Amino acid sequence: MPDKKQPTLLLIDGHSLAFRAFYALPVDSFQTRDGQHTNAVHGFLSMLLMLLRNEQPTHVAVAFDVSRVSFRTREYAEYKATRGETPSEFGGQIPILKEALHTLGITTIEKEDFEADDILATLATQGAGSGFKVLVVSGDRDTIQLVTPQVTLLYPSRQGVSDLTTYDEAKVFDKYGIRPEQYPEIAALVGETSDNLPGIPKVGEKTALKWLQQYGSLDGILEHRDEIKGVVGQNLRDHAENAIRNRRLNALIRDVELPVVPEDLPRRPVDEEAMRELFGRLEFRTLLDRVLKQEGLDGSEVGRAAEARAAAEAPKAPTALTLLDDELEAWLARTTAANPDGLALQLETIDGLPITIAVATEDESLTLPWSAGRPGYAPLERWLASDAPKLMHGAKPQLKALSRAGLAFAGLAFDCEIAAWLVRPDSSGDRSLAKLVDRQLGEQLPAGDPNQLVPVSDTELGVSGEAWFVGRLARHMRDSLDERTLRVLTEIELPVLSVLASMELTGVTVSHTELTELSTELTVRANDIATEAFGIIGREINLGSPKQIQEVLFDQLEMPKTRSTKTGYSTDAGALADLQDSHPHPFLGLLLAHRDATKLKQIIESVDKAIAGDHRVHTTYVQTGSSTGRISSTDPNLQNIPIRAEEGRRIRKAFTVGTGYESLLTADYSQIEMRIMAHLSGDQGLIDAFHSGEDLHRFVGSRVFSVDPADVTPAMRTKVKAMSYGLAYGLSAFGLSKQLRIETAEAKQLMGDYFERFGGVRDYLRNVVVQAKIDGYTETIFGRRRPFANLNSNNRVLRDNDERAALNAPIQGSAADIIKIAMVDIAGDLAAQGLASKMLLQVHDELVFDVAAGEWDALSEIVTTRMAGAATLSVPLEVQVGRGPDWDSAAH
DNA sequence: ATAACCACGTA
DNA sequence: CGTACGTGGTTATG
Repeated sequence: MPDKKQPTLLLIDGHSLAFRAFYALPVDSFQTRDGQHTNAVHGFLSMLLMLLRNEQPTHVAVAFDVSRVSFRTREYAEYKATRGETPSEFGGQIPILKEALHTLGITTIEKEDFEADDILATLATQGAGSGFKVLVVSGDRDTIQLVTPQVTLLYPSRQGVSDLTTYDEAKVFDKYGIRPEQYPEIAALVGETSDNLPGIPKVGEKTALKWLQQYGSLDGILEHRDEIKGVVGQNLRDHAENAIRNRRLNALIRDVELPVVPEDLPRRPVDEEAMRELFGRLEFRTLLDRVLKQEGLDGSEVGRAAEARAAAEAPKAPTALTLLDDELEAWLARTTAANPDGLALQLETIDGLPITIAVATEDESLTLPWSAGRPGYAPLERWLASDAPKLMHGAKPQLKALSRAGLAFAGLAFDCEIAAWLVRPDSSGDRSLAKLVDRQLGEQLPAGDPNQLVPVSDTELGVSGEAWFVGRLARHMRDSLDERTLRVLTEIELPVLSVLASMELTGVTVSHTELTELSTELTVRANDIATEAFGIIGREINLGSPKQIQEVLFDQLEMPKTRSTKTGYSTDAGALADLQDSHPHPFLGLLLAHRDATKLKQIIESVDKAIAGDHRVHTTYVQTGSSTGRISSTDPNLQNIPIRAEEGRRIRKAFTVGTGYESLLTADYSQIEMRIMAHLSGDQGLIDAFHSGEDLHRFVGSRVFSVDPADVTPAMRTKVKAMSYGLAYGLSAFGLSKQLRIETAEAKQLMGDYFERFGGVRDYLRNVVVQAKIDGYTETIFGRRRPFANLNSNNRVLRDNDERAALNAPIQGSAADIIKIAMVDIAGDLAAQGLASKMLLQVHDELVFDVAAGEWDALSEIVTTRMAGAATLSVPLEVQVGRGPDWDSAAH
């Protein structure tokens, strides 16, 4: 026996174990937030980790069935034919399981026409032959035949997957009184119900074993079949072909041609990055910790050593140069000429002002500590202001810092963060420089020293090193972008990024006094309402607690249960309105009024807190904040300021024209999404509607209900309006009925009538999904893509969700493209004409401006022309403009 | 302290 | 059982 420890080969039947896990764990408790079932994956991985820890295998493989068809079904069509449909919640988990295994460095194998167990049999035989200790894990009893002194079977108990029974030769003999290779002979005689292989009638394990002991083998038994007495003897003679067929089918194939041999299956290192991403998506927190711990990746010695190795292997950033005056001028001139695609630019900022400015090429990096007015920096200032292309990552805050420092900027040619978002516009993705460098270049940014109290930058690289990475990353990413995405980046996103930066810097004036007055009023009202409500229910509760509200409604007042939520029953506005219908009660109205008042107070509070020293609120626009192409707004969110209720509009009153300006101008697209729908669908009826000059919903209503436009009642108009808007969201008849509070049948009828008249819309929507299923993504008019992963999923919830989002993405996304283009054009005109008016807010289909004295005519002309002309569709884009001293007054 | 959930404001 | 967001409160969990 050689000194070296014997290698252990772990072989697992993926399908059978995952299936066991599926039934062992409650499917409902293992679901991600978006509805992906994960119980089989979780159970399988849990078992796997246990095996890896306990058995310490050196080599691992997991085999899967390709389909339910194999040479066995060709030979005997009824093989496994009685097995029910695989539950749809299970099938979708297999690809995820495979992905998870790959991140864990484990090979998966499958082979057309063979079952997973044949693959196990082949590898087990080969492994045993070349000196491995082999462990086979399978839930199929046929694998008992594989057991030898070198091969052990681990068979899951009935309860689940974590409890495995070890079958070696002794255990097999203990349990069945036979040698492992005899097991299939017993099984052949007895038959296997689950495989739909009938055996010899009336012959069970006992009889089969007795015969086997007596005659030695199945062949022996069959030779002596005439000697066996009684009914079973007769049955044996009558059904011998069953046993022969069963024996043929239950023999596992030990020489399947595979692309690998056991020696090819050593455990590879865990792909921590990919695993974290996947486990995060699957919401496997404890499993993630288990893997990290077990694999020594949790900051332990082993993990740190690996990180250090990775860092050492990565290319090193060049040393930073510091140049001034003529030398700086010359360097910038030379490198700009030598790098027509651009130089990387990265700023270090403190309190929104530049501290260090770094410029990098592929092999050089220049760093200048910034201090205003140093004459030696003039060449850099000129370069920043020039059109010389700049490659950046997260440019917006940096451009703002430059602007604050009084530095002009132009020539933004790439932003890695934006590019990464265009490729994967998920809300969740981490698009930090470190992450992208890791994912795109496969290199690790040296991590900052966590012990350092005030880190110089996020990494120990410093800005100069970061700039160098930004440049390499930008070039790499740009080369990998498809043409249309690159165009969206350079023609829409990068130009609008600068516009957004100025809008944030400008801010919008908000009256603290107005807000305070309103807030005080609302506080009084909320208190009054609460007091009255407490009087009615006879006790004081927290009206902001859905849980306590539920106690009042469903226990104390014994109202009927509403729609159920994860933690109880809904108390949202819709549910309360339903209750008010069926069980009118003063508490309900008071609760709604209280929610109204407190919600408004919240919004006022968040806006008020954000008023800066210049009396203006400077929101942050998150350019990568949506999956459709829209921009989102935070700190505070100025895109959800109330407008519908009269009360809420008072908040808009507090958004006023800025000091030194003459009024506010608001401009919004009317029905832009329906116009895009008309354009994309080419539906002649809808196109006519927009050319008719008639009110859209009146026009559509007249067609749907076959009446004169003049005879469209308000009820009819409401219905078609809801239908029209719902269309772009993938609305169902059920949802429509719910919203309009009409019968499902009537909603169905309405949808039918609608599509009868506007068939082009239906065809278009249908086609969007079909095309997205083929391409894997949708596209806007301007080529913005949004990928979808679950359009072909077996999981209905996931699939339906993606289908609705796919319906909506081209419409919402095209509208986002259009207003962004308009913003860029307007900003261009303002600059070109030297106007002092400022763009302040963007609320998806609306823009708000501070109008400088005497500029109303010029500005409204620019805004109207540019917004209407941002795209040429088969219907006109209509823009409504308003003027007033505050946002509310300006809105009409 | 952090995360999940609910509710609700906008387009 | 209608898309896209952000905020803030409560509650459960660490």
